[in-house]
Amino acid sequence: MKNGSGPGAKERILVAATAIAQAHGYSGLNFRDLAEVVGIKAASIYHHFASKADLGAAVARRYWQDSSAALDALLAQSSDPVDCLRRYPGTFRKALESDNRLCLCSIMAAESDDLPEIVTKEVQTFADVQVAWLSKVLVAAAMVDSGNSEQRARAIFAAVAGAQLIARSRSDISLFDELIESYRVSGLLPGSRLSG
Amino acid sequence: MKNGSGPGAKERILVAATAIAQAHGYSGLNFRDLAEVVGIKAASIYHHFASKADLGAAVARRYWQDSSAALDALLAQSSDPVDCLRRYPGTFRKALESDNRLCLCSIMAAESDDLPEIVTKEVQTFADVQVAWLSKVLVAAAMVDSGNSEQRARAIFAAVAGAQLIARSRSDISLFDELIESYRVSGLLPGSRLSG
DNA sequence: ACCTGAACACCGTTCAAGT
DNA sequence: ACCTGAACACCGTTCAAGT
Repeated sequence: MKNGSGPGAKERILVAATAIAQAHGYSGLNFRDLAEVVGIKAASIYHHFASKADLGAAVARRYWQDSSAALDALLAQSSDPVDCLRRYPGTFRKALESDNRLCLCSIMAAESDDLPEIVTKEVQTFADVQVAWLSKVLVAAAMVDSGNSEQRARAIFAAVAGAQLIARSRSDISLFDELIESYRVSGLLPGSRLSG
Repeated sequence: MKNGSGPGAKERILVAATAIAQAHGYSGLNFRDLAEVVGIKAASIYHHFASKADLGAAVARRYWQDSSAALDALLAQSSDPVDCLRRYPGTFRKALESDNRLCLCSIMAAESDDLPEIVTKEVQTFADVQVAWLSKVLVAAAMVDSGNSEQRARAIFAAVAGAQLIARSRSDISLFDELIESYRVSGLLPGSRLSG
């Protein structure tokens, strides 16, 4: 940090904007409310980000970078790939735990018709990161033939995102847990008791 | 119809509002653009709907009623429940085929923090209708124990909604087809070749 | 470098007035 | 019954001007 008073305005804008976007989407992210949270005026945000599109892209970029680091940490924490897969849905559960928020990528995916191209690009990178990680771990877990790993990875990613969306619409985390358990029972995810 | 000039203004508002909401969500639905599509002025909409919340609720109500009728038609068309389940994802595919639109319920689910309560209620009814139909057909197909049918129905609904969301964010219908096929391979949906 | 006042365009809503 | 122009309060966004 530059001084003793905590993170700078740019960083605080990024953090606050992420939280707002996860709850209300890109279109629901407005500079007056955001500025108020940060403690500056709306116009001041433009000193740090050239436009709303620029801010949105920065928020989405930071989001996939953080999510990528979290997945790597999961892998470092447990060398067992089946265990990693079992814990994967937990990364989506955390958003629901935090004021019933949605994955930034999911809420922005729903807005894709109204997203600036530079934001869309970062949202797609988020999906790419998730699928690449799942694909790698699925192969390590010997859950699929290596030729099918990416297809299965995409299926898991889409299904977990769907579970989060549905659970959020009911403000019901236990519904998310129930849906994940159903994915395990059906064989999409490795089983919760015996290794898949 | 009242006269020879086609559906009335109220009906045209409902149809146009549904199309806009499926592309841009409830928050992206505005009376000025909507009125222009219908060919009247924004203020005239208030002659047919008391408020935006009222219009949103009417749109969502009509949407689940239509979807319910479509599912019943599917069931009437084919008496084989496994065949019905196989064709279920097609009802979601149709929205993507129509200008890459999303299920109204999914896009509104993503907006759930900002939805008037009377709209939320109708969105949840949509999910209830889908789950009830799937549950009934799963039992008829003997794919699950009757005690688990609703849980499995919810899983299928969430996974298909997720597939639609992800495919739309890439504007890629073939990705939707691929995801559905993966759900079949993994056992979540009945297989595409042999009966499940 | 960092911030802001003031303006602009837009949106949901209302209402008196039209036919 | 059905529609509209005009207005109101409000909000997202921008930029020239401040320190």
